[in-house]
Amino acid sequence: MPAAPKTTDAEIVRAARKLVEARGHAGLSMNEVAAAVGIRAPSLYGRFADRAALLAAVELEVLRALERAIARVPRSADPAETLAAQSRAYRAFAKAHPAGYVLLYAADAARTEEGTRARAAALAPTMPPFVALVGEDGALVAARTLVPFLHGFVSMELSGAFRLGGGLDEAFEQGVATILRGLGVVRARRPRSRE
Amino acid sequence: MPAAPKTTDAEIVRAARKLVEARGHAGLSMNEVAAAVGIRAPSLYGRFADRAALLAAVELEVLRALERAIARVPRSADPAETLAAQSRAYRAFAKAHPAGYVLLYAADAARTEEGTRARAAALAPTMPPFVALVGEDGALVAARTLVPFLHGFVSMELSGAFRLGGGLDEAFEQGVATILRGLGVVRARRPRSRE
DNA sequence: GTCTATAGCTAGATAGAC
DNA sequence: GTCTATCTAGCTATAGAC
Repeated sequence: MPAAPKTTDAEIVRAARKLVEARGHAGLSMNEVAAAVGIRAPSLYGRFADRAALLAAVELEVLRALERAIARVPRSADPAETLAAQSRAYRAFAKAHPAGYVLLYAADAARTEEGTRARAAALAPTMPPFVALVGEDGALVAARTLVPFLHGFVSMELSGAFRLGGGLDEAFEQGVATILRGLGVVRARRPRSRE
Repeated sequence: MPAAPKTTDAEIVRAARKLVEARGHAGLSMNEVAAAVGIRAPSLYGRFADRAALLAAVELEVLRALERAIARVPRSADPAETLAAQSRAYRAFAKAHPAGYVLLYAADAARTEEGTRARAAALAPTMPPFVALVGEDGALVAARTLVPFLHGFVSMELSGAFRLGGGLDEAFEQGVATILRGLGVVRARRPRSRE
């Protein structure tokens, strides 16, 4: 009779995510993860191929949490206001889970097919308001502008790179507003002329 | 008579930067740096307090290189075009020195006074065109929008997070243009009314 | 300023028993 | 599925001689 399981994969990933949040993804050790769920490190290798596989699983869980956070945002009648609210939710998530957020964009992050799907799913709720604001044709450009801004802003914020006099909240709001304004101009001046 | 120097601080930093570029800042080891300049690891501690101090010196050198890359951009008569050109130079620098660029925004990066100064100096050449475009009052908002976009875009690009159909070059140009457009609206609609 | 030697630690991963 | 035991490897940093 084989040994009975002392834990589950889900519990391991949950513990690993907690450790990533506490020490950063570079500081995640198999030993600590094992200890956190009451087993020994070698036992982890029966469930996850190696450390990278475990980190990939953590990344997926973070992406799903981000997806929920954005999907939770109530939609306003004004698509620009919806996008602003979703932007705030994005920033709030990054600040609530800084190390997990950093993991999403780590250079050595796993680039699995499932991860790519989860990435797309996380931002999927922003597409309808983008389309409502600038049309099908403009939605891609719009997303390609706002999302990098959001990522850049929160990254700078998390790394302490901002040395701004004013408040960061206000800077964030003004940045989002500036971009939405820039997008609105496209709609106003070029209603449907693609050439 | 004390032992003669086999190398210089500058050469050590240069070698360390090269290693950072090759393996990422997390992979920088004192042993390898020492070997690269023909000495032994313990000798490094006579010149740099510890690994963090050496990394901070590398960070400074990267910032100075970024400063040169942006300062080199010729100014156009149109401030918006100047900003677009500076934006391209920023992105080109990040792509040419990806690991060094990542180091600039690493969560555990040194936050020294000298680093803060170097950070400000690197982006200083963008201020005149910002002022020319949106005035003294609007320049800060403008910088707070464009710079995060630039950082976010290149970060996503470097980490492979983009899963875009179209070309990244075009996406970048459109993003910059969208933001500059958004800023232009501010000037057009509120020429000088601050309240 | 550089060296040898080494302390002291931590890590990821595997073998083989149960 | 989990265990003990262990391998292999790397690292930062210090002590003390020259």
